[in-house]
Order: sequence, then C-alpha cells, then structure tokens
Amino acid sequence: MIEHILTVKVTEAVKALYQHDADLSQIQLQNTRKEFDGDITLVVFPFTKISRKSPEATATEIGEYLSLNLAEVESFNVIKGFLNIVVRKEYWLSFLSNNYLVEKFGFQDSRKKQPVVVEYSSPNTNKPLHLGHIRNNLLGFSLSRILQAAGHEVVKVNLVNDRGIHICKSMLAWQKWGNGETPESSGLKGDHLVGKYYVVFDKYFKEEVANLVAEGMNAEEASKKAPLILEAQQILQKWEAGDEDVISLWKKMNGWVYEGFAITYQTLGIEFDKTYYESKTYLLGKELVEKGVQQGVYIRRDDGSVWVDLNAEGLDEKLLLRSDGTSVYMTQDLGTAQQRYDEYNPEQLIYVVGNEQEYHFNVLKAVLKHLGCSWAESIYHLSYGMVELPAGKMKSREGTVVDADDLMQEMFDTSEAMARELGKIETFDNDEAHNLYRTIGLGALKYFILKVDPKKNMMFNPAESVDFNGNTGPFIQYTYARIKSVLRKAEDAGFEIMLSESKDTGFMPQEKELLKKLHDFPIIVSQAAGMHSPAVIANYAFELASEYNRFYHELTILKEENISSRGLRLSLSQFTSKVISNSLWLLGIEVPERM
RNA sequence: GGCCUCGUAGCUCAGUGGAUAGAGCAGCAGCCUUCUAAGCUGCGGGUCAUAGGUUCGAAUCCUAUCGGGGUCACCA
Repeated sequence: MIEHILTVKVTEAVKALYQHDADLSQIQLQNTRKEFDGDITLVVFPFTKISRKSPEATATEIGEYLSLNLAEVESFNVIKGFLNIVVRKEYWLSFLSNNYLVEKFGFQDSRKKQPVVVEYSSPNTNKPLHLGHIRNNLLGFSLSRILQAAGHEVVKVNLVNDRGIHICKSMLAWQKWGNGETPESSGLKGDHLVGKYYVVFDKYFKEEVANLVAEGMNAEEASKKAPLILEAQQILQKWEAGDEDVISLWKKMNGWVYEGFAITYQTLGIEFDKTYYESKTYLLGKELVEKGVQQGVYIRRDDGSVWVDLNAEGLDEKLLLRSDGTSVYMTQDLGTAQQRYDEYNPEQLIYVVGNEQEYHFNVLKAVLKHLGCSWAESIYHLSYGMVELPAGKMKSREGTVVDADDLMQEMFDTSEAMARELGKIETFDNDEAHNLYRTIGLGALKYFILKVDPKKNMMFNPAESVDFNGNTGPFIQYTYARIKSVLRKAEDAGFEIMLSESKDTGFMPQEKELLKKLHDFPIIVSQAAGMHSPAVIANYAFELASEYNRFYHELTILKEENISSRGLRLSLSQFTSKVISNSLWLLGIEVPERM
C-alpha cells in the first residue's frame, strides 16, 4: 500500500532534512481532494515547527525529497500547507493487476490466536422480535464479519433470556385463557402466540390494578398485590423449585418461541456459533460474589444482602446478591463474563446491547476489577442508540412496536411491487423472482439500519426505508447487477477481462477515481473494525457504487474499440463487482446477479 | 437533581484537529433508436444549537448555557 510506503519515506525525509525523528501521529496522509491535482496529500503543518520554515517551503522540500527518493512518486504540487503527491501510473496499474481477480480483496488472511467473542440478539422468550432487536442483530452479525475480515477469530454468541417473571406471565395467561391453543391449532408463529398471551396477561392485570385502585389502594401497592402478579410469582417460585408441571409447560411454550425465533433469524440471515440459556447460567456468579466477600472487596450487610461500593469510581453502591441469597441481573452477568473468559480466553468480549444499559456495563467492569480480574478491560459494550419512529418511541404497551416478521414481509411485498412496476422480472422464473424480492427487500432494510452510526439514535421512517433510490441498499445491489450484466456480455462477445502490457495506457479521470476508491477498501475494513462500526462499510459501499455509476455512464466499455482501454475498463468493472459484493457481505447483504 | 449522550440543509444522515462543510430524499430543469433509467447531469438550499476558550488551523478538543434522549431498583 502506497500509504505505508509514503509514511516510511516521509519519516526518512524529515530525518534527513531536519535531523528530527517524526512522530507517527504527525504524518497525516489523506486522499487528495478532487478539486486539486494529485492522489495523496501530506499535511505539512505539523513539520513547520521542526523545519522552522514556511508551510510552502517545508512542503516543497519534503516533496523534492520524495520525488528523488521514491520511485512511486511522479510529481508533486504545493498549495498552502498541503503537499499533493501524484503517484506514478505504474503503481496503480500493478495494484489493479495484482488485485482485480482476488476473491477476498480487503480481507485479512491471518488469524489472531485469541478470539473475539461477540454477544448479540439476547432476546426474551415472552414476545416476538421487533425493530429494536433487528438493529441489534444486524449490528452484531455485521460486526462479527467485519472483525473476521480484519483478521480476528470471532465467536458469535446469543444469550437467551428464557426464564423469569416475564415468561411466567405468558404461561399463566395461557393456562387461564388459552384453551389449549397451540401454534398448529391457531396457525400463529410460536413466538407470536406466546407474545399474544403476554399481552392478555397485561390486559387482565391492568384491570385488576384498576379495580384495586378504585377500592382505595394506591397504584404502586396495587400493582404489587394484584392476584395475577402474585400468581405469576408463584409460578416463578415453582419453576425455581423444579415443579414438574411448571417446568413442562415452560419447556413447551419456550419450544414454540424457539421455533418462531429460528424462522425470524433465518429470514433475517442471522446466525450464531453458540447459544446460551439463562436458565442454565443464572446461578453463575454467586461464587464470584462470595469470593469477593471473603476478599473483603464486597460488603455483606446485616440482612444478608451483598453490596459493592463504587463511589471511588464515580458510581454508586450496587447490589450483588439479594438478602434472600438470590441473584440479580448483575450477579449472573458477572458469572457469564467469567465463564466466557474461562472458555475462550478472548482478546475482547463484545456485548451488543442498547445504550440504556451503559451504566450496567460500567458497573460490571468495575465490579470485576474489584475482584482482580484484569481482563475486565477487554469488555467492550457496543452501545447502540434507540430506534425511533416518526410517531415517537416504540412502546409495546401502546402497540406501537414494529414487529420484525411483519416488517420483513412488508419489505418483500414492496420490492415485489416495485420490480413488477418497473418490468424487471419479465425474463425471471418464479424462484428467481422470489429470491430477488427477498434479496432486495432485505438489502433495503439492512442497509437502511446499518448506514447509521451505531452509537446514535436513529429515526426509522417506514416510507424512507422502502425507498430503493439514492443512498440505499438496492442502489448498491443494482450497481452490482449492472456490472455483472456487462461482464456477461463481455464474455458472450469473447472479450478478455485483462490488462494489456502496454505502458502508454493513461487513465481517464473516471477510471482513476474508481481505482482510487477501490484502493481504499482494505483501509476502510480495518477502520470499521477499529471503530466497531458497520456504518463505515455502508458509506464506503455507497460511494464506490456512485463512483462506478458515473464511470459507467460517462465511458463506454463494451463498445470501446481500443482493446487495451476496453480491457482496463472490464478489469475495473470486475474489480468493482468484487469489492461491492465483499462490502455488502460485511453488512450481511446479498447481491443479485440480475435485477 | 447527579452522571452519560446527541444537536450539521425543509427531512434522514456523512464528516477520526486540516484546504471553499458533503451525500441522499423532497423541490425545480434536463438525459433512454447506444453496455440495465432501481441510473446519470445541473440548479437552489448552512449563524455546523448558543457563548467563550485552546490551536498555525475547530463541525471535530475544553468550559458554560439552551434544547432532545438515556440512566441513577433487593427489575432485566
């Protein structure tokens, strides 16, 4: 990579010219802006203190050194404090010929020994997945692929919250009002059926609370004393005691949910290497807490509850074990973190969890550090922002949640309607057409969500999400299909997709811009990995597709009579199609051969 | 109230201390007898919330203020 070569040579230049060791952070290389002449620009302001000369003079001196001592440098120009470097076309040509057929261009082959463990999804089993989970799943899955491409071994894990009061509520409502309804008898997807009874529970529970309040009880007490909630708590206690009937109902209803989730995950194209269940992990962590008590880093109060004092870290006191000895959320998270550390010895433990749990993860790290777990620093909370709707926040109680299955179906329907309207599928058979609706619909949805910086809250506007023009997934997919069409025709015509040996082939501006964009890809992948951000990839993919469309529009490819030009453009096309499909693969988006 | 976070074009978003702050959508005007028009080109649109500070240089870093969101449970 030319950036690397330049960095080394600039260091050398500064040493030779000014007898000074340049700090790596002082060497700022960036792509030359389009309005200026050049390929790569060195910002020379950081060196003016060392050179004791004007920015222009410094830039000129470094530029002269580079063009004398570096074969890749053809020429340079200086504008204010910016040294614009023109890289020889031989470099670009050899870069192109070395890479345009490389299947995994931009992806690292090497694998670090220690893996990165990425936890994402982590659903509750009392209701179906919704739009918020979709953002989580897409981020986690895409991040896993990005890290993999950046040379990490990645383990994708899911921790299913399959026990607790929430599922007991669904179980109770089903027992009381379900009349033995099953997914088969109702035709409902399992997770939707269980979710239905969660809603039923809530409805009758609210009635009870309202009645109690009408009898003069205050609202808070009423919500604790309502018969339904007491009954649900009884079920939870029976579950913990291993009551056979409760366990069997719990297994049955969770089974329905898993069947439903499996379908949703499959439709969404999301996978895991390993799935953990809280029913198996919720007791973990208690021993860790006991150990902490013995070490004196945690405090046991008179009522038996255990606390940690995090005031020194700027946090509060935090409960680690209830007075009755049972676990809280933090307890089991301590346990599962330790379990993962023991199991994988990971380089990094990543949790893809919404930003409402930032405090929780700060506490988790601090508590582990108190225990002397130095690996606590390897925990990274990918704290993503909320998904908002034009109408406001999603609230399950107000029925404003966007269901994951419904949303995907809408995307499929819209892409079908659009394809028909545009007359795109006349030569498609049924399977290919349906596959296309799926590919495009999912591409639109995934891109729409992933193009936004994970850390930020995002607005999900349904009308915009089904737009297939402009900065969208289908735009990028379309560019890919377009290239494939050109390549098929080239093959039919017997044109070779290859670079000619002749050295006098200069680049047209459109060719050069496209090639430079392709050249950026490996750096973009490592940036995305470092920033834990699929959005970096998404924005790049859009820029690349735009660049190709301009190239495609302004230059002829198949009708180009100069064979070496035609070969160059076909090579660039081939290369672009590969980089587009690799970029979209990193986002979990498929590409259609035709659309 | 304490802590965290965000505020960039009418809307949705890029912009990791560097050049004249960019895209898409929406609006207007063009381009299909020529490789896929789900495309391309052009036009208009900005007090980067506000006020200070640091710096050769600030949308970006610091402080304060205003506004939005989150969080501060013997819930998860």
